[in-house]
Amino acid sequence: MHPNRFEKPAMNLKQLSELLSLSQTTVSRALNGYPEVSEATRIRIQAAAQVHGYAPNMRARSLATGRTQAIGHVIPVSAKHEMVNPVFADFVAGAGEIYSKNGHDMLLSVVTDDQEEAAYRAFKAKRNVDGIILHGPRRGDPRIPLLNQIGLPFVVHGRSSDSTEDYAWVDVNNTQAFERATRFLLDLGHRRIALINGLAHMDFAIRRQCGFDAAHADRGLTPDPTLMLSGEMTETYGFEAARSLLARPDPPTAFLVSSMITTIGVRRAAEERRLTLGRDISVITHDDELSYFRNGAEVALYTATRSSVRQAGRRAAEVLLDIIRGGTGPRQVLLEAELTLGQSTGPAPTPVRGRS
Amino acid sequence: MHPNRFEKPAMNLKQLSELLSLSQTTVSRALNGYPEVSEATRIRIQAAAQVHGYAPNMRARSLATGRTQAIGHVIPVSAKHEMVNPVFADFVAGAGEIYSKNGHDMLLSVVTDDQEEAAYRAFKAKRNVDGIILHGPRRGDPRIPLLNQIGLPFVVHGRSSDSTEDYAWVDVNNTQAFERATRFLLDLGHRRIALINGLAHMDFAIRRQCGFDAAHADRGLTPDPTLMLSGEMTETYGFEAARSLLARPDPPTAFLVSSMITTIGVRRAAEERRLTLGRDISVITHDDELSYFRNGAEVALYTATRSSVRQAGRRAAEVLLDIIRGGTGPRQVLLEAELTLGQSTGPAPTPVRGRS
DNA sequence: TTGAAAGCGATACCAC
DNA sequence: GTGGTATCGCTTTCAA
Repeated sequence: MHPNRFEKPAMNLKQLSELLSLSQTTVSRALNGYPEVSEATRIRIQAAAQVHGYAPNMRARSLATGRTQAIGHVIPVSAKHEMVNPVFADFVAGAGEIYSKNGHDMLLSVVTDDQEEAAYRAFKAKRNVDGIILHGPRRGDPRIPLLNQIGLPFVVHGRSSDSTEDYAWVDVNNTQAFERATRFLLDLGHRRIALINGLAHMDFAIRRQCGFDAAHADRGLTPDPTLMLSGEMTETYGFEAARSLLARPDPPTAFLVSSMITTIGVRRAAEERRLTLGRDISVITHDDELSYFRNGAEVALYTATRSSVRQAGRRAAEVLLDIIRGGTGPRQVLLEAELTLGQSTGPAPTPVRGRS
Repeated sequence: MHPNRFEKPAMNLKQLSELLSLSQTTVSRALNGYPEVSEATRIRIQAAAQVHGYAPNMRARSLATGRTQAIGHVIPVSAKHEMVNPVFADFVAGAGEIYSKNGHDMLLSVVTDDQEEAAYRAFKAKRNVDGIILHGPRRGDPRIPLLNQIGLPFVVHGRSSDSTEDYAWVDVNNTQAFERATRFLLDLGHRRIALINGLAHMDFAIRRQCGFDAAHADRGLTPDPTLMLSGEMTETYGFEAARSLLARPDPPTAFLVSSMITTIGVRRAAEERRLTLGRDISVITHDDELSYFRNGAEVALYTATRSSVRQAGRRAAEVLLDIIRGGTGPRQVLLEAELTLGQSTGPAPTPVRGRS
């Protein structure tokens, strides 16, 4: 049994007001910064609140005001792999910062993807959030019209290609980032670049693919479709994808990978073939926290996640709070991806064969 | 402006009861499964609730009952590095599963470590959670007596060495896991094993250190203290730690690393020296999702995180809900770490020098 | 500038 | 079995 389970409950407005021989009204007004209370009583009240550790009961307040002062995040986990997208942690951390600053709570709802719709409806019906952040949008994502219909303010982390809906979003420029990364590899002389991407219906994967294609088109090249793979971004997937590609008679000379976790698997597959990164093979990864260069910049790291995802979280939270307050700020925010690439000073890579 | 901001609000108990020409009392009772309502009216009421999409307003309910049906998680982010511990995502996912099943909400509070105490007090004062999960316990963690004093039920994810408090916890057996991993490397013939560990005051790091020491002691060996490093588990840290160790005249022949992210840096340092993993050097990492073997098991992966952290999250949530309900289940749970190690069939490694 | 009183939307006690 | 009503702790008119 917990030792202090039945500790005296925290003080409430009535008790505080009686203590001060004032009405609840006055105390409430003083604490909420209403102008019509005299400065003298205000500081007296604030001091008393401080001393007795008074804080308003949020449930009661939100019942009275109709606002909940809380934002909901629905975190979808793949029913198959029980996988949590690792960017959530950083995004949520960024958003959480903003919520804290503005006195909002963050509600997380972890659901398998088949129960997501129910989760949104529940948020609405139970009335415990003022707004929602939508994670992991897909092509023509049905959740967007659903949320518009439900009538709960929301902001999408990412966008949804092919959607005709009007909605607020915060996204990083995936297309441009992957276009630049691809161009960098092309400049190094690579002609067989593998793209290991997220699931094909995920919007971010679609946009990264676009950038990949655009860079090739820009050079009058057509990427080999058999070098472009999509899957759930696990280490295992990266290992198996890279392994099969490296086993081909015409293996790629470079990899562009959509996730740091997956990159670990790709590297492992390269190691298995005794390929030395930066000499025999180049790997560029998304979602990393630092950049480094080796051998005249043959290996570069595309830096995006940790800080920029966090930044996206902050911006999304700001946009949502503004919407809830009926503000007039921007509703669509495109963040440039942080991108650090080395100069192509090294010699052009030569295709290598795996040496079994 | 959001198109549906002023959508009609969801139905409430009063409306539903009027619709059915019944009292609010009866409707409430029927929906909450009280026995004294006739089966006929119960199904009529349930059907109506279903049709009209009625769900109780949680704020009102919790005001009336005194229970909030919500659990708070305080996520500390390092003020210095703005780092989110990557295990949170998986832990929170596991806990979230259990909360959903039990109709509880999860409240996340993201705070820099200097504001943690305030966050706990706020949870108590604002009365918006029934209980708390404490993350990232340290040696003699002051938050544990604080929470006991505050009087909010809580469960610690991990333990706190040197704490004399009585508290509930769910932990994985870090000591045993690292003892076994170390013994595995010793069996392979390694005598200079580096330990790259988390910050020295973190409880998990202390226990892993113990296991490392115990395995050595078991063989009558004493680990070289200069091979044991502690720091915040970033990739950069792993890179720099491994780099400096490999630059020594007597470099380690194996690494035992406390985090997958950090391992990426260690591998990078090994690559820089043109060391081939599993041939020139062995690396065992914590926090990974799969195990693999190379060259007669010289490289093994210590599998722990993704699934076992998630499992810890589930268990912790169960323990906490039980405490809140005044149940009599276990209050301390020690989970065995999932651990897969290869047999040491390969030849004993020979110490290598970094070249260049 | 301050206070009394009416909600907000549920639960739960007490009659019938 | 069913219904009236006080209650939870706050905000917010409306009066004074």
